[in-house]
Amino acid sequence: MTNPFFKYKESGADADLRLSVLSSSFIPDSFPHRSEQIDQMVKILSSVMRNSPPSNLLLYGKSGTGKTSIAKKVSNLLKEAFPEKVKIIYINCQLNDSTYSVLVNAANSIISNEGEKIPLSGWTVERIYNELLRQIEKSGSFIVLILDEIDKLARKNDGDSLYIILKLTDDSTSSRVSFIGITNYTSFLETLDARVRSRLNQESIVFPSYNASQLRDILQERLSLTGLGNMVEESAISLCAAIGAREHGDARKAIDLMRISIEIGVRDFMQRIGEENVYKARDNYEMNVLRESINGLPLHSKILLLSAVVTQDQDRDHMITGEIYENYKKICDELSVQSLTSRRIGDLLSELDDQGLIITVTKSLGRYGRTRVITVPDHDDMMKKYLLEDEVLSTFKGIKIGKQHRLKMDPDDTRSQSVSEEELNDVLSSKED
DNA sequence: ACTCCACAGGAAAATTGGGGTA
DNA sequence: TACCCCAATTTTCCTGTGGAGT
Repeated sequence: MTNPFFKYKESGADADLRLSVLSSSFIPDSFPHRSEQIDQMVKILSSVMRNSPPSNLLLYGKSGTGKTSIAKKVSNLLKEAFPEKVKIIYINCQLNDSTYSVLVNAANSIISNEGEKIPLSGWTVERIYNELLRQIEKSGSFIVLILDEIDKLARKNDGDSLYIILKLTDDSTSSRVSFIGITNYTSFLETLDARVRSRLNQESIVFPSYNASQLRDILQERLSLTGLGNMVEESAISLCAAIGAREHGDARKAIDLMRISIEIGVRDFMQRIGEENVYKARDNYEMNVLRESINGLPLHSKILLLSAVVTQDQDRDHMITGEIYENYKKICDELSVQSLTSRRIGDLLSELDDQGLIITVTKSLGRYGRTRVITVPDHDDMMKKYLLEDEVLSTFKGIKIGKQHRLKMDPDDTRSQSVSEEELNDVLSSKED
């Protein structure tokens, strides 16, 4: 028999390589519709030429507007121009959301000798701070510290974390440390206290959302880099752009969709990529997002979400905190996992809500107390499937839902517990911002 | 007008677990 | 090894609350 993989080898491997241009980690050389922001950034950072440290800088804009890519690109160019003079440190504050881990990561990226690296726990914050300071002085370079998703850090400890880190500028004797903060939230500054705000907001650059035609330009430019441009129909590009534009002008999403569309097409040996590929890609994309966010959940959040899913399947009228908690405990029993307290579960429910995995609406049920009414968005059982992929949850067989509460209401009653579609849409649209 | 449910969510204490020091 | 320091997580304790029922 002829090797069935050969046809994939011919058509696929090469395309995969070229598609890396469409991956989210790829940083292109040019950024259409962003020359203004780049110029501004270059101007501010160029002060190192005059041996004076750049002002601190804050980049605003929704996700997929190019903040991170451009910050990385411009700072790399700076380093390229002044390799001896400049050190760039990039830290994602979503992954490193404490004073401690930011300082450790910053220090460790300056320390070149493996053996001298600071352990990920154990030291006092003060000690790391001083060590970082020492390393900065020792290096003699300008340090540009990029804090991506800086809002995640600001929420910690009343903003003390950020205050301590920003103090590096003052405490380094030659004051050679500058910060570039990146955030999705325009109102971010208002949430900070004055001492942090004035330090951070010396300069700011706004990254407006892209519109559909700008997204089309971006897609076309990227496609030309892949060399696959002539394969993709104009209408497919427009559709990707339109979907990205609807999603607050998100270039990342538009580019991801383009990539997945092509991947799907290549896999099916299609010569042309059309709109139908994009629609498939969109479904695929959304399922992947769901799967990844579920995979990344801590164990108890997974069990809690499973409890919500199972409860909704069997007993739509009792989707309130107390009921979900009772069923959560049953599942914990079945899985031989020690359950958490209801207080903690309350916080986990809020987190799941923030991540969009469930929708909660705080409601007062009068005599029956004040609680959150919970809805699991419909994903055709995909949520349950992804949850059961977890090693611990995979042994889950099912639980009997017992009615704990006396909340059953008249189904005609508009005050019934289950959230109507209309209410759901209200909540969803109000959360979009 | 008043009561009282079933929580929400703030504050602080307790626990856990990594690492340092003697 | 025993003991200390620290951050993160979780529990304990608590006060607050919207509105159906009385």
